[in-house]
Amino acid sequence: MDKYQGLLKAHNLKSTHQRLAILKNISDAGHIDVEFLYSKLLEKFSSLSKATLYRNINDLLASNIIEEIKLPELKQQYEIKKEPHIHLLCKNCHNVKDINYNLDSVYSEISKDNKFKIEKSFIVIKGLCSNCV
Amino acid sequence: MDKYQGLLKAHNLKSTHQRLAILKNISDAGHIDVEFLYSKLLEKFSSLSKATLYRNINDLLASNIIEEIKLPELKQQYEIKKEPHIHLLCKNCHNVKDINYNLDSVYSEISKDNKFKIEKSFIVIKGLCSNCV
DNA sequence: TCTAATTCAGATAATTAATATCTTATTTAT
DNA sequence: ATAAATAAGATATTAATTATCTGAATTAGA
Repeated sequence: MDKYQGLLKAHNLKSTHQRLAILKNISDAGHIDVEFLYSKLLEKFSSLSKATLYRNINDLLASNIIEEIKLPELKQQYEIKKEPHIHLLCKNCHNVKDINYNLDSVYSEISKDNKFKIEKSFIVIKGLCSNCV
Repeated sequence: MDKYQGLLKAHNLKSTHQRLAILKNISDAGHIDVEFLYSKLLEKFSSLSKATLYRNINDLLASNIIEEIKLPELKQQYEIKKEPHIHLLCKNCHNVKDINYNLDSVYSEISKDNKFKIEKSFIVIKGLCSNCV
């Protein structure tokens, strides 16, 4: 059974070929925007309607299977929902690397200083990756 | 002399009433999206064209007088360019507070661990502000 | 399996957002 | 005050996203 079929079923979404291909492509890319995702999908489903893609993106977002990532100067990106992480964005090759880094002490200090109840953080660090230095 | 006239002049941009009003409204709001900015501007310039607003936003971005901020689940926001800072976004009232916090040691560690040359970071922390707890 | 109910895909059409073009008006340096 | 340069407004155009409708695919149950 395909890796995503159970996930779709758990959210009462039918496992259509289109949906599975959308998830596979997002997963393979790590991060992807609508335009590029559409071009990849057309390779397999030459008749795929853009409306179908947008509809599915919205359905998958609503089910929290994927999430929107806003990266500076880039179009809206989508990724499979995973644990919170920091994005390292290379300004040259536009590759995005996900890293984990414990910021609990930072958060607790910020929370205390500003009387702000932290729920989630979005961190993008822009610069040059090792390949592009 | 208006506070922004010198800035515009330094970038060879004429100080039109529209431009000054755009800067004033962005500054007053702290962060603002195109739609709300347009509605605010219409109060003063009832005939302002949306094309003028978009054109000016792009001109001001190109001159680095304002910058784009991408906040999760919200439309593209604009703010007057200032020192790097962390955004605290309240998920309830959508207010955004700017804070400063020194993350140099975090950055140097991330940079070393990932062989990544850091240029700039974008940090948004979502949660509940003191008014909305 | 076969069938029926449900949901989805594809094809438009319709919105909405953003940009380009053109003419008139405003700004600014002299 | 005037002339050159640039910007504003109006409009058209393009791009992005969503809505609607009908036929097709999926899935649960017999």
